[in-house]
Amino acid sequence: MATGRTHRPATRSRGIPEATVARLPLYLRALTALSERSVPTVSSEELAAAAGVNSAKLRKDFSYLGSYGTRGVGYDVEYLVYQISRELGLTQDWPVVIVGIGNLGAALANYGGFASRGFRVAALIDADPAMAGKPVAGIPVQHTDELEKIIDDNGVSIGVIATPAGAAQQVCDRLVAAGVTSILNFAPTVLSVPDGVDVRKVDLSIELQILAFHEQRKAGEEAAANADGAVPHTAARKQPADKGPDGDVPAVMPA
Amino acid sequence: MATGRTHRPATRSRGIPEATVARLPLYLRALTALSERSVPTVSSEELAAAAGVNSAKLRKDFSYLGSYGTRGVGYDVEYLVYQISRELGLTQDWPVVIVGIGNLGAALANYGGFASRGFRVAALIDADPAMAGKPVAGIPVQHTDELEKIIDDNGVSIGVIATPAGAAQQVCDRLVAAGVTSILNFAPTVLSVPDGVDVRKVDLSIELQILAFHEQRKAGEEAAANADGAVPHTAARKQPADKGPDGDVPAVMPA
DNA sequence: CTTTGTGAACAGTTTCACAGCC
DNA sequence: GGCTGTGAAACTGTTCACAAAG
Repeated sequence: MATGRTHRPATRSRGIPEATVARLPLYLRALTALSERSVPTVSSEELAAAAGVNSAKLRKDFSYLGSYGTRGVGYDVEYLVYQISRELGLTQDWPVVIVGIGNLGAALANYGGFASRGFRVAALIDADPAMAGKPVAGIPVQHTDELEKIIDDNGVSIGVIATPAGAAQQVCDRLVAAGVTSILNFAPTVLSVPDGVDVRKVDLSIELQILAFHEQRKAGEEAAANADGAVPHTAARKQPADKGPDGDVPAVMPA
Repeated sequence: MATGRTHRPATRSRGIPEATVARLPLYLRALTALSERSVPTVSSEELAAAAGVNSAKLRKDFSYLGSYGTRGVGYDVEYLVYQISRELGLTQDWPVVIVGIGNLGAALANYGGFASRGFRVAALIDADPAMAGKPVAGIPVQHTDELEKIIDDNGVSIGVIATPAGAAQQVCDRLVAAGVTSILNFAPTVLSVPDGVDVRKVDLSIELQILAFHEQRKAGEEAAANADGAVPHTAARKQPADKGPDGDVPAVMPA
Protein backbone atom coordinates (compact mmCIF):
# COMPACT_ATOMS: atom_id res chain seq x y z
CA MET A 1 0.00 0.00 0.00
CA ALA A 2 0.99 3.47 0.62
CA THR A 3 1.62 4.24 -2.95
CA GLY A 4 1.98 7.94 -2.98
CA ARG A 5 -1.16 9.79 -3.51
CA THR A 6 -2.02 13.21 -2.45
CA HIS A 7 -4.83 11.58 -0.64
CA ARG A 8 -8.21 13.04 -1.11
CA PRO A 9 -10.37 14.51 1.51
CA ALA A 10 -11.95 11.12 1.67
CA THR A 11 -13.74 11.96 4.77
CA ARG A 12 -17.24 10.72 4.67
CA SER A 13 -18.12 13.44 7.08
CA ARG A 14 -20.62 16.19 6.80
CA GLY A 15 -20.53 17.11 3.18
CA ILE A 16 -18.78 20.39 2.82
CA PRO A 17 -17.40 20.36 -0.70
CA GLU A 18 -13.66 20.51 -0.98
CA ALA A 19 -13.86 23.56 -3.20
CA THR A 20 -15.79 25.34 -0.51
CA VAL A 21 -13.32 24.38 2.20
CA ALA A 22 -10.55 25.85 0.08
CA ARG A 23 -12.34 29.17 -0.02
CA LEU A 24 -13.25 29.43 3.63
CA PRO A 25 -9.81 30.79 4.57
CA LEU A 26 -10.27 33.44 1.94
CA TYR A 27 -13.57 34.53 3.38
CA LEU A 28 -12.13 34.41 6.81
CA ARG A 29 -9.35 36.77 5.84
CA ALA A 30 -11.75 39.23 4.28
CA LEU A 31 -14.01 39.03 7.30
CA THR A 32 -11.14 39.54 9.69
CA ALA A 33 -10.23 42.71 7.86
CA LEU A 34 -13.81 43.93 8.14
CA SER A 35 -13.87 42.98 11.78
CA GLU A 36 -10.78 45.05 12.41
CA ARG A 37 -12.52 48.02 10.87
CA SER A 38 -15.47 47.32 13.13
CA VAL A 39 -17.84 46.75 10.25
CA PRO A 40 -20.85 45.04 11.81
CA THR A 41 -22.47 43.39 8.81
CA VAL A 42 -21.63 42.68 5.23
CA SER A 43 -23.61 41.58 2.20
CA SER A 44 -22.68 38.61 0.09
CA GLU A 45 -21.92 41.04 -2.70
CA GLU A 46 -19.45 43.09 -0.70
CA LEU A 47 -17.79 40.17 0.95
CA ALA A 48 -17.48 38.35 -2.33
CA ALA A 49 -15.75 41.34 -3.87
CA ALA A 50 -13.33 41.51 -0.97
CA ALA A 51 -12.55 37.84 -1.28
CA GLY A 52 -12.29 37.88 -5.04
CA VAL A 53 -15.12 35.49 -5.83
CA ASN A 54 -18.63 36.01 -7.06
CA SER A 55 -21.51 36.40 -4.71
CA ALA A 56 -23.56 33.42 -5.81
CA LYS A 57 -20.65 31.17 -5.09
CA LEU A 58 -20.14 32.72 -1.72
CA ARG A 59 -23.76 32.32 -0.75
CA LYS A 60 -23.71 28.73 -1.86
CA ASP A 61 -20.56 28.15 0.15
CA PHE A 62 -22.08 29.62 3.27
CA SER A 63 -25.21 27.59 2.78
CA TYR A 64 -23.18 24.48 3.46
CA LEU A 65 -22.26 25.83 6.85
CA GLY A 66 -25.79 26.72 7.76
CA SER A 67 -28.02 29.75 7.51
CA TYR A 68 -25.94 32.39 9.12
CA GLY A 69 -27.20 35.40 7.21
CA THR A 70 -30.20 37.66 7.50
CA ARG A 71 -32.24 38.32 4.42
CA GLY A 72 -32.39 41.91 3.46
CA VAL A 73 -29.40 42.65 5.67
CA GLY A 74 -26.42 40.42 5.13
CA TYR A 75 -24.08 38.56 7.42
CA ASP A 76 -22.97 39.48 10.89
CA VAL A 77 -19.21 39.81 10.60
CA GLU A 78 -18.22 38.66 14.06
CA TYR A 79 -20.56 35.74 14.02
CA LEU A 80 -19.34 34.55 10.65
CA VAL A 81 -15.73 34.90 11.70
CA TYR A 82 -16.48 32.63 14.57
CA GLN A 83 -18.45 30.10 12.57
CA ILE A 84 -15.86 29.80 9.85
CA SER A 85 -13.03 29.61 12.34
CA ARG A 86 -14.77 26.84 14.10
CA GLU A 87 -15.54 25.00 10.92
CA LEU A 88 -11.90 25.17 9.91
CA GLY A 89 -10.81 24.04 13.31
CA LEU A 90 -9.00 27.28 14.06
CA THR A 91 -10.53 27.66 17.46
CA GLN A 92 -8.11 25.06 18.65
CA ASP A 93 -4.39 25.21 18.91
CA TRP A 94 -2.39 23.54 16.16
CA PRO A 95 1.24 23.06 16.97
CA VAL A 96 3.27 22.84 13.79
CA VAL A 97 6.83 21.85 13.09
CA ILE A 98 8.81 23.23 10.19
CA VAL A 99 11.54 20.97 8.88
CA GLY A 100 14.26 22.48 6.75
CA ILE A 101 15.29 25.94 7.83
CA GLY A 102 16.74 27.44 4.70
CA ASN A 103 15.48 30.65 3.24
CA LEU A 104 12.07 29.18 2.72
CA GLY A 105 11.83 27.63 6.13
CA ALA A 106 12.91 30.90 7.66
CA ALA A 107 10.32 32.75 5.62
CA LEU A 108 7.68 30.40 6.90
CA ALA A 109 8.86 30.73 10.46
CA ASN A 110 8.62 34.49 10.17
CA TYR A 111 5.30 34.46 8.44
CA GLY A 112 2.75 36.23 10.56
CA GLY A 113 -0.20 34.50 8.99
CA PHE A 114 0.56 31.36 10.93
CA ALA A 115 0.41 32.64 14.42
CA SER A 116 -2.57 34.83 13.77
CA ARG A 117 -4.73 31.83 13.04
CA GLY A 118 -4.61 28.92 15.39
CA PHE A 119 -1.17 27.83 14.29
CA ARG A 120 1.79 27.83 16.57
CA VAL A 121 5.28 27.02 15.43
CA ALA A 122 6.23 24.44 17.99
CA ALA A 123 9.69 23.82 16.59
CA LEU A 124 12.09 24.45 13.78
CA ILE A 125 14.12 21.47 12.70
CA ASP A 126 17.14 21.27 10.45
CA ALA A 127 19.63 18.59 9.56
CA ASP A 128 22.58 20.94 9.68
CA PRO A 129 24.26 20.69 13.10
CA ALA A 130 25.62 24.17 12.58
CA MET A 131 22.10 25.52 12.65
CA ALA A 132 21.26 23.92 15.96
CA GLY A 133 20.57 26.48 18.65
CA LYS A 134 20.54 29.37 16.25
CA PRO A 135 17.33 31.30 16.69
CA VAL A 136 15.15 31.93 13.66
CA ALA A 137 12.13 34.09 14.20
CA GLY A 138 12.91 33.87 17.87
CA ILE A 139 12.77 30.10 17.94
CA PRO A 140 15.95 28.06 18.33
CA VAL A 141 16.54 25.56 15.58
CA GLN A 142 16.78 21.96 16.70
CA HIS A 143 18.53 19.11 15.09
CA THR A 144 16.72 16.44 13.12
CA ASP A 145 17.70 13.88 15.69
CA GLU A 146 15.14 15.42 18.00
CA LEU A 147 12.32 15.17 15.51
CA GLU A 148 10.42 12.29 17.05
CA LYS A 149 10.75 13.60 20.54
CA ILE A 150 9.59 17.06 19.55
CA ILE A 151 6.52 15.75 17.82
CA ASP A 152 5.67 13.53 20.68
CA ASP A 153 6.22 16.11 23.38
CA ASN A 154 4.20 18.76 21.62
CA GLY A 155 1.41 16.63 20.23
CA VAL A 156 2.18 17.87 16.75
CA SER A 157 -0.08 16.59 14.01
CA ILE A 158 0.84 19.02 11.24
CA GLY A 159 4.29 19.17 9.69
CA VAL A 160 5.74 21.50 7.10
CA ILE A 161 8.50 20.21 4.86
CA ALA A 162 10.78 22.88 3.46
CA THR A 163 13.81 20.73 2.84
CA PRO A 164 15.55 20.06 -0.46
CA ALA A 165 13.73 17.56 -2.64
CA GLY A 166 16.17 14.80 -1.87
CA ALA A 167 15.44 14.81 1.83
CA ALA A 168 11.71 15.27 1.66
CA GLN A 169 10.52 11.68 1.51
CA GLN A 170 12.73 10.62 4.34
CA VAL A 171 11.61 13.51 6.50
CA CYS A 172 8.05 12.73 5.57
CA ASP A 173 8.41 9.13 6.64
CA ARG A 174 9.81 10.14 9.98
CA LEU A 175 7.09 12.70 10.54
CA VAL A 176 4.41 10.17 9.75
CA ALA A 177 6.00 7.48 11.87
CA ALA A 178 6.11 9.93 14.74
CA GLY A 179 2.41 10.62 14.46
CA VAL A 180 2.00 13.53 12.06
CA THR A 181 -1.09 13.12 9.92
CA SER A 182 -1.08 16.31 7.85
CA ILE A 183 1.82 17.53 5.79
CA LEU A 184 2.38 20.69 3.86
CA ASN A 185 5.10 19.98 1.36
CA PHE A 186 7.19 22.67 -0.29
CA ALA A 187 9.75 20.32 -1.73
CA PRO A 188 9.28 19.57 -5.40
CA THR A 189 8.61 15.88 -4.96
CA VAL A 190 5.66 13.58 -4.86
CA LEU A 191 5.47 12.22 -1.36
CA SER A 192 4.29 8.72 -0.58
CA VAL A 193 2.25 8.51 2.55
CA PRO A 194 0.07 5.85 4.09
CA ASP A 195 -3.63 6.14 3.94
CA GLY A 196 -5.10 8.58 6.34
CA VAL A 197 -2.33 11.10 6.01
CA ASP A 198 -3.11 14.28 4.11
CA VAL A 199 -0.52 15.96 1.98
CA ARG A 200 -0.85 19.35 0.44
CA LYS A 201 1.78 20.56 -1.92
CA VAL A 202 2.94 24.04 -2.74
CA ASP A 203 5.12 24.09 -5.75
CA LEU A 204 6.65 27.32 -6.87
CA SER A 205 7.84 26.22 -10.23
CA ILE A 206 4.57 24.57 -11.13
CA GLU A 207 2.73 27.81 -10.61
CA LEU A 208 5.14 29.61 -12.86
CA GLN A 209 4.78 26.98 -15.53
CA ILE A 210 1.03 27.37 -15.50
CA LEU A 211 1.45 31.09 -15.91
CA ALA A 212 3.83 30.53 -18.78
CA PHE A 213 1.29 28.37 -20.49
CA HIS A 214 -1.29 31.11 -20.45
CA GLU A 215 1.24 33.76 -21.23
CA GLN A 216 2.24 31.88 -24.32
CA ARG A 217 -1.36 31.72 -25.45
CA LYS A 218 -1.75 35.45 -25.06
CA ALA A 219 1.17 36.14 -27.34
CA GLY A 220 -0.03 33.62 -29.85
CA GLU A 221 -2.27 36.14 -31.48
CA GLU A 222 0.29 37.33 -33.94
CA ALA A 223 4.01 37.77 -33.72
CA ALA A 224 4.93 34.53 -32.12
CA ALA A 225 8.38 33.43 -31.23
CA ASN A 226 10.89 36.14 -30.81
CA ALA A 227 14.07 35.88 -28.87
CA ASP A 228 12.87 38.99 -27.18
CA GLY A 229 9.90 37.32 -25.69
CA ALA A 230 7.39 39.94 -24.81
CA VAL A 231 6.16 43.32 -25.71
CA PRO A 232 6.61 45.63 -22.82
CA HIS A 233 4.94 48.93 -22.36
CA THR A 234 1.35 49.73 -22.67
CA ALA A 235 -0.63 46.99 -21.07
CA ALA A 236 -3.22 47.54 -23.74
CA ARG A 237 -1.71 45.41 -26.40
CA LYS A 238 -3.28 42.47 -28.03
CA GLN A 239 -6.23 42.16 -25.71
CA PRO A 240 -8.45 39.49 -27.18
CA ALA A 241 -10.90 42.01 -28.38
CA ASP A 242 -13.77 43.12 -26.26
CA LYS A 243 -14.72 42.10 -22.80
CA GLY A 244 -16.43 44.39 -20.49
CA PRO A 245 -16.04 44.71 -16.78
CA ASP A 246 -16.78 41.56 -14.99
CA GLY A 247 -17.72 39.67 -18.05
CA ASP A 248 -15.57 36.73 -18.56
CA VAL A 249 -14.83 35.52 -21.95
CA PRO A 250 -17.54 33.06 -22.73
CA ALA A 251 -16.45 29.66 -23.72
CA VAL A 252 -16.39 29.86 -27.40
CA MET A 253 -18.04 26.85 -28.85
CA PRO A 254 -16.20 24.48 -31.04
CA ALA A 255 -16.75 25.43 -34.59
CA MET B 1 -13.09 46.77 -12.70
CA ALA B 2 -12.31 43.18 -12.61
CA THR B 3 -11.59 41.90 -9.22
CA GLY B 4 -8.61 39.68 -9.13
CA ARG B 5 -9.52 36.16 -9.95
CA THR B 6 -7.21 33.32 -9.75
CA HIS B 7 -6.94 33.50 -13.45
CA ARG B 8 -8.81 32.76 -16.52
CA PRO B 9 -8.07 30.28 -19.19
CA ALA B 10 -10.55 31.65 -21.52
CA THR B 11 -9.34 32.55 -24.88
CA ARG B 12 -10.43 30.62 -27.86
CA SER B 13 -7.24 28.67 -27.78
CA ARG B 14 -7.05 24.98 -28.32
CA GLY B 15 -9.09 23.54 -25.57
CA ILE B 16 -6.73 22.04 -23.06
CA PRO B 17 -8.63 21.85 -19.79
CA GLU B 18 -7.25 23.93 -17.01
CA ALA B 19 -6.98 20.92 -14.72
CA THR B 20 -4.83 19.23 -17.31
CA VAL B 21 -2.57 22.25 -17.69
CA ALA B 22 -2.05 22.25 -13.96
CA ARG B 23 -0.83 18.66 -14.11
CA LEU B 24 1.51 19.00 -17.06
CA PRO B 25 4.33 20.38 -14.93
CA LEU B 26 3.94 17.37 -12.70
CA TYR B 27 4.29 14.98 -15.57
CA LEU B 28 7.17 16.97 -16.89
CA ARG B 29 9.01 16.64 -13.65
CA ALA B 30 8.49 12.90 -13.51
CA LEU B 31 9.54 12.57 -17.12
CA THR B 32 12.64 14.65 -16.58
CA ALA B 33 13.66 12.34 -13.78
CA LEU B 34 13.18 9.34 -16.05
CA SER B 35 15.09 11.07 -18.78
CA GLU B 36 18.01 11.62 -16.46
CA ARG B 37 18.02 7.93 -15.73
CA SER B 38 18.00 7.29 -19.47
CA VAL B 39 14.73 5.44 -19.36
CA PRO B 40 13.58 5.32 -22.96
CA THR B 41 9.86 4.64 -22.61
CA VAL B 42 7.29 4.62 -19.89
CA SER B 43 3.75 3.34 -19.58
CA SER B 44 0.88 5.45 -18.41
CA GLU B 45 0.72 3.31 -15.34
CA GLU B 46 4.33 3.87 -14.34
CA LEU B 47 4.35 7.53 -15.16
CA ALA B 48 1.11 8.08 -13.33
CA ALA B 49 2.56 6.48 -10.23
CA ALA B 50 5.63 8.69 -10.44
CA ALA B 51 3.50 11.78 -10.80
CA GLY B 52 1.04 10.79 -8.12
CA VAL B 53 -2.09 10.59 -10.26
CA ASN B 54 -4.04 7.72 -11.69
CA SER B 55 -3.33 6.36 -15.11
CA ALA B 56 -6.71 6.98 -16.70
CA LYS B 57 -6.42 10.63 -15.87
CA LEU B 58 -2.93 10.78 -17.26
CA ARG B 59 -3.95 9.19 -20.53
CA LYS B 60 -6.89 11.52 -20.84
CA ASP B 61 -4.61 14.45 -20.17
CA PHE B 62 -2.17 13.37 -22.83
CA SER B 63 -4.97 12.79 -25.27
CA TYR B 64 -5.57 16.55 -25.26
CA LEU B 65 -2.05 17.11 -26.46
CA GLY B 66 -2.30 14.57 -29.24
CA SER B 67 -1.51 10.92 -29.69
CA TYR B 68 2.02 10.70 -28.50
CA GLY B 69 2.01 7.17 -27.19
CA THR B 70 2.41 3.77 -28.76
CA ARG B 71 -0.15 1.12 -27.91
CA GLY B 72 1.31 -1.90 -26.26
CA VAL B 73 4.48 0.03 -25.48
CA GLY B 74 3.94 3.32 -23.77
CA TYR B 75 5.34 6.80 -24.24
CA ASP B 76 8.73 7.84 -25.49
CA VAL B 77 10.21 9.78 -22.63
CA GLU B 78 12.30 12.27 -24.58
CA TYR B 79 9.60 12.98 -27.06
CA LEU B 80 7.04 13.56 -24.38
CA VAL B 81 9.38 15.85 -22.46
CA TYR B 82 9.70 17.93 -25.55
CA GLN B 83 6.01 18.00 -26.35
CA ILE B 84 4.97 18.99 -22.86
CA SER B 85 7.71 21.59 -22.62
CA ARG B 86 6.55 23.08 -25.84
CA GLU B 87 2.93 23.03 -24.81
CA LEU B 88 3.78 24.81 -21.59
CA GLY B 89 5.87 27.35 -23.42
CA LEU B 90 9.05 26.30 -21.69
CA THR B 91 11.04 26.10 -24.88
CA GLN B 92 11.25 29.83 -24.80
CA ASP B 93 12.96 32.11 -22.37
CA TRP B 94 10.82 33.73 -19.70
CA PRO B 95 12.50 36.58 -17.90
CA VAL B 96 10.97 37.02 -14.47
CA VAL B 97 11.27 39.71 -11.87
CA ILE B 98 10.89 39.06 -8.18
CA VAL B 99 9.67 41.98 -6.13
CA GLY B 100 10.23 41.92 -2.40
CA ILE B 101 13.48 40.34 -1.35
CA GLY B 102 12.81 39.21 2.17
CA ASN B 103 13.28 35.63 3.24
CA LEU B 104 10.68 34.46 0.81
CA GLY B 105 11.99 36.49 -2.10
CA ALA B 106 15.47 35.20 -1.38
CA ALA B 107 14.18 31.65 -1.24
CA LEU B 108 12.58 32.14 -4.61
CA ALA B 109 15.70 33.69 -6.07
CA ASN B 110 17.70 30.71 -4.91
CA TYR B 111 15.17 28.18 -6.01
CA GLY B 112 16.71 25.95 -8.63
CA GLY B 113 13.44 24.91 -10.14
CA PHE B 114 13.12 28.25 -11.83
CA ALA B 115 16.23 28.28 -13.86
CA SER B 116 15.99 24.66 -14.80
CA ARG B 117 12.80 25.30 -16.71
CA GLY B 118 12.68 28.21 -19.09
CA PHE B 119 12.62 30.78 -16.34
CA ARG B 120 15.35 33.30 -15.81
CA VAL B 121 15.43 35.69 -12.91
CA ALA B 122 15.98 38.94 -14.75
CA ALA B 123 16.00 41.09 -11.67
CA LEU B 124 15.39 41.26 -7.95
CA ILE B 125 13.62 44.35 -6.74
CA ASP B 126 13.13 45.68 -3.25
CA ALA B 127 11.84 48.88 -1.75
CA ASP B 128 14.50 49.03 0.91
CA PRO B 129 17.37 51.26 -0.26
CA ALA B 130 19.70 49.39 2.06
CA MET B 131 19.19 46.28 -0.01
CA ALA B 132 20.16 47.93 -3.25
CA GLY B 133 23.29 46.47 -4.73
CA LYS B 134 23.42 43.60 -2.30
CA PRO B 135 23.63 40.37 -4.21
CA VAL B 136 21.10 37.64 -3.51
CA ALA B 137 21.60 34.37 -5.28
CA GLY B 138 24.29 36.12 -7.25
CA ILE B 139 21.97 38.82 -8.53
CA PRO B 140 22.23 42.36 -7.24
CA VAL B 141 19.03 43.72 -5.76
CA GLN B 142 17.71 46.83 -7.42
CA HIS B 143 15.53 49.52 -6.01
CA THR B 144 11.82 49.75 -6.74
CA ASP B 145 12.40 53.00 -8.58
CA GLU B 146 13.94 51.00 -11.39
CA LEU B 147 10.96 48.70 -11.75
CA GLU B 148 9.51 50.09 -14.94
CA LYS B 149 12.86 50.39 -16.62
CA ILE B 150 13.84 46.85 -15.72
CA ILE B 151 10.64 45.41 -17.07
CA ASP B 152 10.93 47.40 -20.22
CA ASP B 153 14.59 46.64 -20.83
CA ASN B 154 14.20 42.94 -20.25
CA GLY B 155 10.86 42.36 -21.87
CA VAL B 156 9.51 40.88 -18.67
CA SER B 157 5.97 39.58 -18.80
CA ILE B 158 5.92 37.55 -15.61
CA GLY B 159 6.29 39.10 -12.19
CA VAL B 160 6.51 37.51 -8.77
CA ILE B 161 5.26 39.45 -5.79
CA ALA B 162 6.83 38.48 -2.48
CA THR B 163 6.27 41.73 -0.64
CA PRO B 164 4.29 42.27 2.54
CA ALA B 165 0.55 42.33 1.98
CA GLY B 166 0.33 46.09 2.30
CA ALA B 167 2.58 46.73 -0.66
CA ALA B 168 1.29 44.05 -2.96
CA GLN B 169 -1.50 45.88 -4.78
CA GLN B 170 0.67 48.88 -5.45
CA VAL B 171 3.48 46.75 -6.77
CA CYS B 172 0.99 44.83 -8.84
CA ASP B 173 -0.37 48.01 -10.38
CA ARG B 174 3.09 49.14 -11.34
CA LEU B 175 3.98 45.77 -12.80
CA VAL B 176 0.84 45.73 -14.87
CA ALA B 177 1.25 49.30 -16.02
CA ALA B 178 4.77 48.45 -17.08
CA GLY B 179 3.59 45.58 -19.23
CA VAL B 180 3.56 42.49 -17.02
CA THR B 181 0.64 40.24 -17.86
CA SER B 182 1.18 37.31 -15.51
CA ILE B 183 1.65 37.58 -11.79
CA LEU B 184 2.49 35.05 -9.15
CA ASN B 185 1.38 36.46 -5.85
CA PHE B 186 2.73 35.29 -2.51
CA ALA B 187 1.30 38.14 -0.53
CA PRO B 188 -1.84 37.30 1.38
CA THR B 189 -4.07 39.71 -0.49
CA VAL B 190 -6.56 39.60 -3.27
CA LEU B 191 -5.09 41.51 -6.17
CA SER B 192 -7.18 43.54 -8.56
CA VAL B 193 -5.96 43.42 -12.10
CA PRO B 194 -7.39 44.47 -15.42
CA ASP B 195 -8.76 41.92 -17.77
CA GLY B 196 -6.15 40.01 -19.67
CA VAL B 197 -3.77 39.77 -16.74
CA ASP B 198 -3.40 36.40 -15.06
CA VAL B 199 -2.85 36.14 -11.36
CA ARG B 200 -1.96 33.01 -9.50
CA LYS B 201 -1.81 33.02 -5.79
CA VAL B 202 0.22 30.97 -3.39
CA ASP B 203 -0.94 31.34 0.12
CA LEU B 204 0.86 29.57 2.88
CA SER B 205 -1.65 30.08 5.61
CA ILE B 206 -4.57 29.02 3.45
CA GLU B 207 -2.95 25.67 2.82
CA LEU B 208 -2.44 25.15 6.51
CA GLN B 209 -6.02 26.03 7.24
CA ILE B 210 -7.23 23.48 4.75
CA LEU B 211 -5.08 20.89 6.43
CA ALA B 212 -6.45 21.89 9.79
CA PHE B 213 -9.96 21.38 8.54
CA HIS B 214 -9.24 17.82 7.52
CA GLU B 215 -7.18 17.18 10.59
CA GLN B 216 -10.07 18.19 12.74
CA ARG B 217 -12.31 15.74 10.94
CA LYS B 218 -9.90 12.91 11.41
CA ALA B 219 -10.09 13.23 15.13
CA GLY B 220 -13.72 12.26 15.06
CA GLU B 221 -13.38 9.42 12.63
CA GLU B 222 -10.50 7.21 13.35
CA ALA B 223 -12.48 4.64 15.23
CA ALA B 224 -14.06 3.30 12.10
CA ALA B 225 -11.68 4.48 9.46
CA ASN B 226 -9.25 1.62 9.71
CA ALA B 227 -10.02 -0.41 6.67
CA ASP B 228 -7.02 -0.87 4.48
CA GLY B 229 -5.18 2.12 5.76
CA ALA B 230 -2.37 1.85 8.16
CA VAL B 231 -2.35 3.28 11.55
CA PRO B 232 1.00 5.01 11.56
CA HIS B 233 1.84 3.80 14.96
CA THR B 234 0.41 4.11 18.34
CA ALA B 235 0.06 7.79 18.63
CA ALA B 236 1.20 8.45 22.10
CA ARG B 237 -0.30 11.87 21.97
CA LYS B 238 -3.39 13.19 23.54
CA GLN B 239 -6.05 11.55 21.55
CA PRO B 240 -9.27 13.47 21.73
CA ALA B 241 -11.61 11.19 23.53
CA ASP B 242 -12.41 8.95 20.59
CA LYS B 243 -15.78 8.35 19.17
CA GLY B 244 -18.68 6.09 18.59
CA PRO B 245 -17.53 2.78 17.18
CA ASP B 246 -19.20 1.80 13.97
CA GLY B 247 -20.43 5.23 12.99
CA ASP B 248 -19.18 5.75 9.53
CA VAL B 249 -20.88 9.10 9.47
CA PRO B 250 -20.04 11.34 12.37
CA ALA B 251 -22.93 13.66 11.81
CA VAL B 252 -22.64 17.15 13.12
CA MET B 253 -20.38 18.99 15.41
CA PRO B 254 -20.13 17.51 18.82
CA ALA B 255 -19.66 20.91 20.42
C1' DC C 1 -0.95 -10.69 -25.38
C1' DT C 2 -0.05 -5.25 -23.66
C1' DT C 3 -1.19 -0.57 -23.46
C1' DT C 4 -3.10 3.55 -25.59
C1' DG C 5 -6.93 6.63 -26.71
C1' DT C 6 -11.60 7.85 -26.00
C1' DG C 7 -16.77 7.83 -25.80
C1' DA C 8 -19.89 7.57 -22.23
C1' DA C 9 -21.24 7.54 -17.40
C1' DC C 10 -20.50 9.75 -13.36
C1' DA C 11 -19.10 13.27 -9.89
C1' DG C 12 -18.09 17.71 -8.48
C1' DT C 13 -18.47 22.77 -9.16
C1' DT C 14 -20.31 27.01 -10.75
C1' DT C 15 -23.86 29.86 -12.28
C1' DC C 16 -28.61 31.14 -12.83
C1' DA C 17 -32.77 32.78 -11.32
C1' DC C 18 -36.14 33.23 -8.18
C1' DA C 19 -38.93 32.05 -3.96
C1' DG C 20 -38.97 33.45 0.62
C1' DC C 21 -37.87 36.37 4.38
C1' DC C 22 -36.55 40.79 6.37
C1' DG D 1 -37.08 47.56 -1.65
C1' DG D 2 -32.87 44.52 -0.61
C1' DC D 3 -30.67 40.26 0.21
C1' DT D 4 -30.23 35.43 1.44
C1' DG D 5 -30.76 30.57 0.51
C1' DT D 6 -31.37 27.07 -2.78
C1' DG D 7 -33.24 24.05 -6.40
C1' DA D 8 -32.18 23.32 -11.13
C1' DA D 9 -29.31 24.00 -15.13
C1' DA D 10 -24.88 24.35 -17.09
C1' DC D 11 -20.39 23.34 -16.98
C1' DT D 12 -15.89 21.13 -15.77
C1' DG D 13 -13.39 17.36 -14.30
C1' DT D 14 -12.78 12.27 -13.28
C1' DT D 15 -13.40 7.48 -13.83
C1' DC D 16 -14.90 3.50 -16.35
C1' DA D 17 -14.50 0.19 -19.69
C1' DC D 18 -13.42 -1.27 -24.04
C1' DA D 19 -12.32 -0.98 -29.05
C1' DA D 20 -8.32 -0.25 -31.72
C1' DA D 21 -3.44 -0.56 -32.42
C1' DG D 22 1.03 -2.45 -31.95
